[in-house]
Amino acid sequence: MSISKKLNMSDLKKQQSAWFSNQVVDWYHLHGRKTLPWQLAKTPYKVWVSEVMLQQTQVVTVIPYFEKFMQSFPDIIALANADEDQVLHHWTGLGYYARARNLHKTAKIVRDKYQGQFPSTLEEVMDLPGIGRSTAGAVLSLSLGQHYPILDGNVKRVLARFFMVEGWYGVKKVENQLWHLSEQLTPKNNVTEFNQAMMDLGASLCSRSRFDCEACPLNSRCGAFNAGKVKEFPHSKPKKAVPKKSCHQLIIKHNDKVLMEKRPNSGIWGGLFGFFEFNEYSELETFLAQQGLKSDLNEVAPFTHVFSHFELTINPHVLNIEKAPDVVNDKQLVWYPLDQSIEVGLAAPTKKLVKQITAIV
DNA sequence: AATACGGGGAC
DNA sequence: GTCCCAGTATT
Repeated sequence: MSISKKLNMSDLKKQQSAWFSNQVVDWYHLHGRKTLPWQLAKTPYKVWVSEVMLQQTQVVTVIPYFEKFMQSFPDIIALANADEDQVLHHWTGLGYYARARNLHKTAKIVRDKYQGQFPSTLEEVMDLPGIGRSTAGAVLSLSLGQHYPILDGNVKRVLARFFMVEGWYGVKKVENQLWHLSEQLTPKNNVTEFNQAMMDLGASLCSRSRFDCEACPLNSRCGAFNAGKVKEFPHSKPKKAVPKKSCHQLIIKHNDKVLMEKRPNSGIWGGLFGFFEFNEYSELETFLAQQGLKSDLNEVAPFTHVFSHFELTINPHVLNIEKAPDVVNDKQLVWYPLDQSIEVGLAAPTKKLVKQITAIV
């Protein structure tokens, strides 16, 4: 009895799985996206860059960044040979800047260790900086048709709704359940179409708030839909208070240039150029005294920049100086022209301040 | 397992 | 204002 029951269960699972993937693949041929910039003349390089940009950033935001990135770095060798600052420049405004530094690192590894050919086994790909299981699966399945599951935010949402998965998927146990489901459902045939379709479904018909279950190819067997609980899945992240921080930034200005320093790779805005930053105003004053600079400052209105994990109020202070120290050969310091004519990475608030200073002048 | 890491868009 | 998006690395 137990054996036949197991077989039945297994058959049932297979049947359900086949139904699911067929529905999804059929839907892809009718409604899936096939002409995104990284889907035309598809290569592992393009798919990889797009996947990394798409980690935590939505398609519409990514498209212009991707286009410009491909113009400047048409292949992985061009990317590997570029300066890190130039790569970060192309990331300005995208956020999560470690992604750009890891992208550059990986390009150099592929150039030096793999003769410029993107590796094609899951282990090798996952071993590259900035690539985890989902991104590795996406690159290998979307560009080479290899049979690997993916699990990004879109796939998580579709699966959490269809199977009414309880719990927030930031919890390891929940994420493991979702991975297991993705493994079970990913078909051996048409894996490229299936994975692309799952992401498209999650981004369109099965989006967080603007879902359209009537048009969904999975609605007849979707748990959340049939229970009238689509809004409740996936369960949302538990709330917690956002810490508030503040800092003072010193903008040293000489004619039409401002002095910036390269920030350390660890921490916020790693590897980007920015103004001198201090936790306390007294530290800024000490710095001015040490440098023999006058404390004849022009104040700029403070403003708050919001992150997902804290709020930062920036108090900018402008110091106009007449004689500029020469920092041409200093890798950590740069006189940044207000016309933004050099290619280094800037954080969004830094860019905003540059524009503001330019307008005042 | 928990935390760090951006920025923007939808509502 | 609140929520959360095509995740990964570090601790």
